[in-house]
Amino acid sequence: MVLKTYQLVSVIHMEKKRYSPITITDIAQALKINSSTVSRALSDSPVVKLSTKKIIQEYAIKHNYQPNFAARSLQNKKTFTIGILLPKVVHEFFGKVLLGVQRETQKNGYRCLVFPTNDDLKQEINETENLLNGGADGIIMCYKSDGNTDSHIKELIERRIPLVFVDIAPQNLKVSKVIIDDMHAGYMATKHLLEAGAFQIACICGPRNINNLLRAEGYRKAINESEYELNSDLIIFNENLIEGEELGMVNSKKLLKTYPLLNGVFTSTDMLATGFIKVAKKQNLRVPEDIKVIGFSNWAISMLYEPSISTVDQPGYEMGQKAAQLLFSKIDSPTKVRAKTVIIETKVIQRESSKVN
Amino acid sequence: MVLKTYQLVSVIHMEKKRYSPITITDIAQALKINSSTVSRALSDSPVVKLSTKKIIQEYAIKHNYQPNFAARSLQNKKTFTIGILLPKVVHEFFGKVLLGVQRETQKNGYRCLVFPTNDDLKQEINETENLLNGGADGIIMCYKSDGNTDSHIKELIERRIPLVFVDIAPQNLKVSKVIIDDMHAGYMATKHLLEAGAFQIACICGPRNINNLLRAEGYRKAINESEYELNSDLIIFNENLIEGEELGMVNSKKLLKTYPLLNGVFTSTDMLATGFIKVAKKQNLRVPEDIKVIGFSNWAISMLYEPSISTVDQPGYEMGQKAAQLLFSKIDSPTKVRAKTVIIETKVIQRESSKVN
DNA sequence: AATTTTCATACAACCGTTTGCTTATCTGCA
DNA sequence: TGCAGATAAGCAAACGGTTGTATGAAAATT
Repeated sequence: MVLKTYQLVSVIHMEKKRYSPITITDIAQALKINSSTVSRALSDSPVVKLSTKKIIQEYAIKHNYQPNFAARSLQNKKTFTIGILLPKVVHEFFGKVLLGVQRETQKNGYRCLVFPTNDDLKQEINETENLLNGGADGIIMCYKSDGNTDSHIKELIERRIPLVFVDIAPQNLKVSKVIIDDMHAGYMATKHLLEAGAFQIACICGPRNINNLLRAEGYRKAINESEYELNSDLIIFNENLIEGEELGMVNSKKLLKTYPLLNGVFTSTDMLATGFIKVAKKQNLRVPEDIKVIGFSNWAISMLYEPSISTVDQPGYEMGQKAAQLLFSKIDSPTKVRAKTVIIETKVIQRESSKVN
Repeated sequence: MVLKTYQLVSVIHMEKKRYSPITITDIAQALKINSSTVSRALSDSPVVKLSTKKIIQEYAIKHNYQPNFAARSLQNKKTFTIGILLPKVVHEFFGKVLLGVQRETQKNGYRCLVFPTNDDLKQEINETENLLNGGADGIIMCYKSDGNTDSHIKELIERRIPLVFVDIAPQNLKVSKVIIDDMHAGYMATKHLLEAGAFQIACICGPRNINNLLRAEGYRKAINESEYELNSDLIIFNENLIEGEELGMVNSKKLLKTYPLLNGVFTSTDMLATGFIKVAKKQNLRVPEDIKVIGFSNWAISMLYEPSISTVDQPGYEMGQKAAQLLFSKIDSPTKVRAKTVIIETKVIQRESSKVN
């Protein structure tokens, strides 16, 4: 019994020992100065006498004063926090977007909440919504609306919550977005293959989403502008593409069987390019001598693969950075900035897989 | 002049239109009920009569009430936010750690702030410190102390801020951590090569950090236990290894020149393995027939490469998840949980690069 | 010397929620 | 009928920081 009491006391003692940060009120009491003066001194207000300001600031530094985040948020109605929603984080492109956003965010004295949703946006947006209600000053999203989520996004817009889309954006809503010109990128990639000497060129894409459809459209345009004829059978979409997966390879195999004279391939991802090259090699086709390949996104693997793979650089970092800049311009003057679209330049990166023979 | 005034009015009007979320006070006024009762009703307290509770809850739902994050934080001294500091986010392993942490965090009703620091921890920790002062309830870190940062970490510990390390942790401090057994993993990888028939085995590592030193130690142990003799010249560290970089390849080339009979290589990353295989191929060595290779981490590239590369799976997601669980147990009972080390199992994944001839 | 102006600081309300305590109402029991 | 006890709601302070206004003292003006 005695022991138990002793233990209890001990626990209480430990609890009390928990670190409690110094507050403005603490400083005020210690220095016998009103807290309002302390507050103004710490924000370097000109109305506080220089000498007292110094005393206060020195005391604050000495005792490692840090303003309380919550109190500040409550008063200023600003959280100095933004949220970023993206389908994946273990992903070179989205990872770069995240990094770009975070860096820019930090530069502006804000913090960055991540919400990877693995494409299960609907549920995610619900959870997120709560958090964003006074939990963040703005949102960056890497999402297309899929019908289900449209109303959620509309609600965010109606509430005038600063919102910027990256990479993918709902098409039927007026929103700010930072995107690339997928069609132009597809066009340039295909043109690159044509210039490298390929003339029977296939286009292997992931699922039939906006981005891929546009990239394929660019392919179409490039072929149509060339002296060769467009064959729509050479455009293949792989729905339900799973990472490192076989579907693209199966379809690649079929393609090579049907079109043995194929000498160029544009794929909508670098992953698809590696899969295609694997298949081609197994059929004793040499890349780039027999068949030239260009991927998309400039992932690390495209550089490391054998042969190294030509690709279209999709500057995720820059896109994230720009998106954050756009967001902050909205946060700073919420009524002035209208929906704005920023298009980030892509460029073809030539590597071994599309070398001229 | 008249126009200007008009514009100003217009701007003010728009400002006022800004969405302002409904508060407990609003509900209280509308329903002519005291705000304390509203608060209790919304937290489903038993002291509020069922009928009034219903009225309040229905009104709240109808008007889409969401509690103010800052106010709650201020009152409860809890932010329901944790921070994660990691060297990179565009990184398969750290990305997985982040994902694991975030998922677990979300499950617990918390939010997750990211701070990628690109190994510039010192500056980062300063910025972060401010944010964490009432800005988060706990921290997860993927960092070793480097001498400079030791005092910062010590300070966090002294302040009793719940803290868990992942993957890398300061060695001389009592901290909670979730790690793998690097030595055992290196031991298993080397043993795998021995079992596959290799007997002159090299060990190519990244920089001389704890993890790599331990992996090399595991290699040593495996060789020593075997019937073959250990040759320390076969252990190579590559300081200042940059992603997708040449240093590893240069050293690999040297190694193959000095030891042409080499028939096995254990590398401390999958990246180093791809580099080594590239070099080996150029010297007309076949993998795995002439030389067997095993990497480390199980990155996507190890599966996609040609040949696919055997590796040691480093379960980042699981590590992140476990770290978050540990952190929450600390947050929930800050005085009870002592420094705890959790070791996550790794396992060898056999692929083409170490196939038995 | 009397008054105004300037300057520095203090006071107090507020942001939105929570919570201990008080008050008011109603039920049951003597 | 009177009073203890239970029940329900209200009051007010608190969390920490900010900011409009008031107050006091010193400096400048007439």
